[in-house]
Amino acid sequence: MAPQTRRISSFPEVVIERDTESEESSSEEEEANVVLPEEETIQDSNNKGKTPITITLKKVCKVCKKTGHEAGFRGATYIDCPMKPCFLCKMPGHTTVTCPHRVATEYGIVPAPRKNTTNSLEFVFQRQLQPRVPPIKPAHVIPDQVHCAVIRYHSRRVTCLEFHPTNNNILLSGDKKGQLGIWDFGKVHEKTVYGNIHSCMLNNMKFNPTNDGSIYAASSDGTISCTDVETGISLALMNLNPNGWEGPSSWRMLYGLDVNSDKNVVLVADNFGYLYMADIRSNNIMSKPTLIHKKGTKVVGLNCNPLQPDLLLSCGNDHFARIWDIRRLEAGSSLYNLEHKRVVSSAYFSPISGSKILTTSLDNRIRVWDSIFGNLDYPSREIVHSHDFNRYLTAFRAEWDAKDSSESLVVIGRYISENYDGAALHPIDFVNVSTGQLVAEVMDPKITTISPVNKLHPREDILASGSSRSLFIWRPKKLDVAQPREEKRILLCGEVSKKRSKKHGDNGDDDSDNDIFRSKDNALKQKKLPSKSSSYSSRKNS
DNA sequence: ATTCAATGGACCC
DNA sequence: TGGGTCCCCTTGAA
Repeated sequence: MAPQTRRISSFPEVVIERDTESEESSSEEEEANVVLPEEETIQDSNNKGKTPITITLKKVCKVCKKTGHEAGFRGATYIDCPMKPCFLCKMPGHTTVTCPHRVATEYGIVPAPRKNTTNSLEFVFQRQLQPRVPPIKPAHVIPDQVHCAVIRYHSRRVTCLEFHPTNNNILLSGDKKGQLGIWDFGKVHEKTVYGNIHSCMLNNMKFNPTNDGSIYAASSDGTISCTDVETGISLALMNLNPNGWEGPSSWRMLYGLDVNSDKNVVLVADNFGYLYMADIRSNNIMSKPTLIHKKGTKVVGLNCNPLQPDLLLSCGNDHFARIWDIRRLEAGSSLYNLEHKRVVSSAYFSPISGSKILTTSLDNRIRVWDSIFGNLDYPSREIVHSHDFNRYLTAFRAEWDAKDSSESLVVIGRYISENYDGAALHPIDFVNVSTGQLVAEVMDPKITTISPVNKLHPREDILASGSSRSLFIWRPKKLDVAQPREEKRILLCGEVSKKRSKKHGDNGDDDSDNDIFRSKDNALKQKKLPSKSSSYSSRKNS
């Protein structure tokens, strides 16, 4: 015993890396080495024969494996690896923390034709010339009254959302497992889950324009379903894998889906680049599939023009969004090809006039084409925005606000987190795509997960979000009519408690115990947070 | 508290 | 064109 402990000091240390006079110097955190003493285990009587080892390690960055710095969370703030290009805008020479796009989101606006995204040196020098970026990013808006309803009934992550076309309180949700959820968020606890419609990922869905009681869905199981929302009775409109599983090279998955209301045709696209059409009334597949994207690549989005439904917008993994006239459809017959630097995860015509185009790409840019009648060679604007995570999460998609007559308001979830009073939160951003300005950020201190799936209500000031397996409905408690609608369309956020209480629904409950409709009582909220959050958890646990 | 795995695209050859 | 490998802020279960 005693000899052993004494031996520790005299025993030669096994040192990894260098630096032997570590003893006292290790207290300084800045650049000092991290010392991992093994003394406790060594002194343990069980390990009599073991030689005492002191391992001295230098800080090693987990990203670049170099020493002298460390990437990762420090508290709620993520420190980037300085050896890598900016995680947000992808340009070298700075990190996310100092990225000009993070300081002022409008900075991301690049008018076409692009200038300063092509040359990184020029980019860096431009920062020197323009060192004082005006701090126009709005402060977090914390209204005194908010609503946020939460429900969790999906067993896998949410992949898509759709509001009911006539019933204002119904939200439909699809998940990675293929389940279709129907939530009457007006009654909060009212929900239905249909689990046997699809066998895997439900990628996109759209209501039948001629019958708002039924919805079409495209799934990775290779089928289009048409489901009666009331009864859950579903029929398959198309099955691309009639012979079942014959290996990954032949298994076809359906991703993009839209309905041409003029022709009563459902359009879907698969993971091999092909477009299919099915007649709604006869349930027949029309014609043969057409290759609309690079062969073998996934077509993730389809969108029919609201005014001219024969105009089709598609996007996919071949880095293009493409415009088609479905009356003259054949491989290579696209009217325009909108080039992107990486995968295009969504592309939409503007909801009212149909003359703008909005795309989301994994190069961390939202792109806008102001007029389909103008020059489509370059986007009118590129807005830098963090949404490039492609693993484990549903792809982010910027979605129009159909209520905005100027067709400039867009919602999109944010991947990168913000240190918000000690909590790393992932806001949902409202962006004015005409100016690039970040109009609003929605977040709640108790929602610590990322919300990649977002949809704005077609008629009301309601935002629906899908975050992991949970669904959220956000709405302002009251609209300030005196304010111009463009200025503050949406009121947001919850209050922040420094002591982070539990996340929503992470205690394994499902359904009603998890449903939270909060801030009904403003007094409760304004007064003291602890009582509020405790009432929160007590409700959960009861 | 820590570990693990599911999983998709880029890039290399 | 295809297989192998790598990969910065995940999420939730073990």
